[in-house]
Amino acid sequence: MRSRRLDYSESTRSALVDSAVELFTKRGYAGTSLDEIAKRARVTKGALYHHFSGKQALFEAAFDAVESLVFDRLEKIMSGSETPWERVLASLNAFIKSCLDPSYQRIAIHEAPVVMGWERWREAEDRCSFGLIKAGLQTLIEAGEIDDVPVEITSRLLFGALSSAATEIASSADPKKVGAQVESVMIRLLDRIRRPAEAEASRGDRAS
Amino acid sequence: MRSRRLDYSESTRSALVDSAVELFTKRGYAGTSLDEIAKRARVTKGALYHHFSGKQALFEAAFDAVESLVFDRLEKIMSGSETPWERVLASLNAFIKSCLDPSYQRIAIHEAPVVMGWERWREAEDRCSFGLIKAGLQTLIEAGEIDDVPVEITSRLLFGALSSAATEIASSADPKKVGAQVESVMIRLLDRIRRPAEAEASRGDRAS
DNA sequence: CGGCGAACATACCATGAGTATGGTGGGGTG
DNA sequence: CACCCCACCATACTCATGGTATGTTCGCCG
Repeated sequence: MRSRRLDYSESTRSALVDSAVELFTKRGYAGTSLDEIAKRARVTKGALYHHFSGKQALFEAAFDAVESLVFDRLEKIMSGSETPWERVLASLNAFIKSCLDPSYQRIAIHEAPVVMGWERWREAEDRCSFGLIKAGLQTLIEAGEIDDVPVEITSRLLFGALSSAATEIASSADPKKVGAQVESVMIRLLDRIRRPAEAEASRGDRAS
Repeated sequence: MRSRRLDYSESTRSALVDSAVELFTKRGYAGTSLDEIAKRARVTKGALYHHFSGKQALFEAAFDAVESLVFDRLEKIMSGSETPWERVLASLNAFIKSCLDPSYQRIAIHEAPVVMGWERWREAEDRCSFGLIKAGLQTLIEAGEIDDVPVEITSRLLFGALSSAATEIASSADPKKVGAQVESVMIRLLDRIRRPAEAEASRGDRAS
């Protein structure tokens, strides 16, 4: 029998995280006070410091929240049953869409490296969206779809490119259009490092 | 006749900027107090607030300082007399080298978007290193060296990829080696979108 | 040479992160 | 069923730091 107290506790905790995600997204880490976060969650700083060791810890909880959303979406796609090439294309599309979420942008992409420190951020990303990109690239290489590029470096380049482009997309006047452009350029780039000689098995999807 | 007072003033101002660059690089923007910066420049906060309107303004001065170093270096290369393709390759190499500078990394690449706000950072970058990358790409397209990709988006992707990779390089155990890998992958990517049919004029530089 | 104002120094205030301590009710124990 | 304990949270502080207001010096100009 789950305790009633635990329900309450869990509820206030998630309320704090939700509040943090919202305010960090709107005003950034430095521009948001703990009192504001607590007030929005209808508690006081005492409750906050009971659940989290400090502002950084709360930020990391908010980071985990927005990151897990993207991760779940991408993981579902990556474990799909299509060909590796299709899976990667679908993931690319999904990742670009995810980057349009203001919370993911500001918290996970922009502020996290600064607030958490680059080292911690890198470790976290290795287990999340970056890890999936790397895995996707690895799959493509193993399937012989693309050239045998260094996985670690190349996925780092891809991730950086996409993250950077994401901001461009989100802050543009016409996100849909710019998003499509980015996807187009990325596909062209990927298609370029694709091995034309091998990979006869997946020839069917070369529409253009 | 230049006034003696102006010399003094200029000297303390640059001392403050130097101090800011050093401390922001080591401990980051949030982790550095104005008293520290002033103390290191052997003045007090009063002098600091006489020259700069606040902490952000001082950061932007530090940003300009580290950015202009990179800009000057790249601009010299870009205005060289080799072929467009060679110029871009040389710039690529120089940019990767520049990214190894801890100050440029932390101040210009990582913290600037957060501290100055992404909008301001973007404007500043348009006039600096990013602007040069865009110009270089534009040159290549106009020279018919590579495909006619959307300049704005593609250079954004390239810049993001390189910035991201820069951190990876700098924090790796063997920066030289990883840097060479990045350069190699980038060249491969660029070479892939290179137009093999046209651009007969610059065929001579295809040594490899 | 008098004093004006730029170039600083000093003293102060306000905000917000973190801490120390007090209180309350759910739930386990005898 | 009574009791009390502790998780859970509130209140009241401290302290560091960005920013401000005011005082002080000294190079230059009339």
